[in-house]
Amino acid sequence: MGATRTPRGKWIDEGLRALAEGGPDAVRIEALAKALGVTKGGFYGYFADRDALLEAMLDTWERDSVDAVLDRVAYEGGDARTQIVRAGALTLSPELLPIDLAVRDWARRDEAVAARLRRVDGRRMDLLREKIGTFCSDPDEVEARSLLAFCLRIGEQFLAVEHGGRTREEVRTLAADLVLKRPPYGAEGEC
Amino acid sequence: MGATRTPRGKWIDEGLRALAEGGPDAVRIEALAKALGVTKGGFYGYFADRDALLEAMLDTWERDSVDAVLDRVAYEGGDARTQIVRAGALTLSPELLPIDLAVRDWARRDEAVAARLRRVDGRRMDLLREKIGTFCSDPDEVEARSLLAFCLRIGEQFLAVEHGGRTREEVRTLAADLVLKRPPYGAEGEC
DNA sequence: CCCGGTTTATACGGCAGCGTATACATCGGG
DNA sequence: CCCGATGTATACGCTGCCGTATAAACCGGG
Repeated sequence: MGATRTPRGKWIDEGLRALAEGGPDAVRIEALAKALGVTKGGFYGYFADRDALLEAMLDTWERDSVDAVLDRVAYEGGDARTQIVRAGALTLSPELLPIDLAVRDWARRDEAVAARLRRVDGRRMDLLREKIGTFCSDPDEVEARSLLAFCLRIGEQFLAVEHGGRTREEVRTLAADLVLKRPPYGAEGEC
Repeated sequence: MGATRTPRGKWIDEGLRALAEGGPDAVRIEALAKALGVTKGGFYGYFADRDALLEAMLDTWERDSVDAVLDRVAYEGGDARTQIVRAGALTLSPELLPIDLAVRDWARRDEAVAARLRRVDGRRMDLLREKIGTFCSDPDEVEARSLLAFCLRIGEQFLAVEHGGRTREEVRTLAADLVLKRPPYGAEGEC
């Protein structure tokens, strides 16, 4: 057998890096090759074309950012709020976050990507519903709080907002408390 | 004077349409020309180059989606929650929404666009702080609720989530109530 | 009705990326 | 140690786009 100098996985990793940095249009085979210190000569042995690489990148991303995260959260345990916060931190880790954001934007323009994101987000949302359901009984409110929690973590990434003396993390923590702890509907006693 | 068959504004409008549909990389001069039923011949009479068009597009967007919206909200009046909801509806109108989302993604990769988005989002956030401040006195909580309200409206656009029997709008309304309704004097009594 | 400025069509050279073809390098097994 | 499979370099044609140059078409005012 010959030597595998640049295995398939390297192309995928470098592709995800380019996707995170510049969006799907930045995933250019010749640019990846240059970044890998190689020419594109070997690329077409692993992938039929550029689209096949994009597909493989999404497969890898889905495994890393959902399967691995949900497994680990379930394994580590903790109370409902702890697991929610931990899932958020793992999903939006420094390496995974920019890929996630790039995929979200991409999904707005590509139905196949959108379908995949629906599967991914659906599983994340199910975790939120389950955990929030442990301390909130009204199904409508569970749904609303789950949406709020998800929107808070994703939306803040797309906002260009400053908070005076406070840091974003401080404000996010305050907001998360509103969503996950204090019942704004105190009198109705729904929570 | 000669005839203005394709005035400057047409290039900008078509550019914004392309931006909304395919992101900044999709704003290609020759493609815009074809969409306008014209060649690029006249383009360089209005703009030095592609970057000058992008700049002009952002100017137009900022005027339409902030100045015009804030003026109209102030003019039409109503109570705090009405004005918040109305500002959201005007800002995220069918024509403006996709541009807004495209700019947000663009800003992640271009510091000049990010600076502009900071200006834009800052003014929107100021409206939220002011209106929420009319029924919520704790400054930390005003900030947290403002962030939640903003994140809800932007974040939901990037989420691929379904809600069982409910529509997104129903769930969003429930969530908005959690964020904007003043909790009665309950245990924490912060509002 | 013709003139002059404005707008547009067309053609050009340049660059970057895709996918293919072909020859070379490299390594493990017989 | 040589063979063959695997991976790589290089070169090619093609397409799409940029920005420039030049000439033609257009229209309103004199």
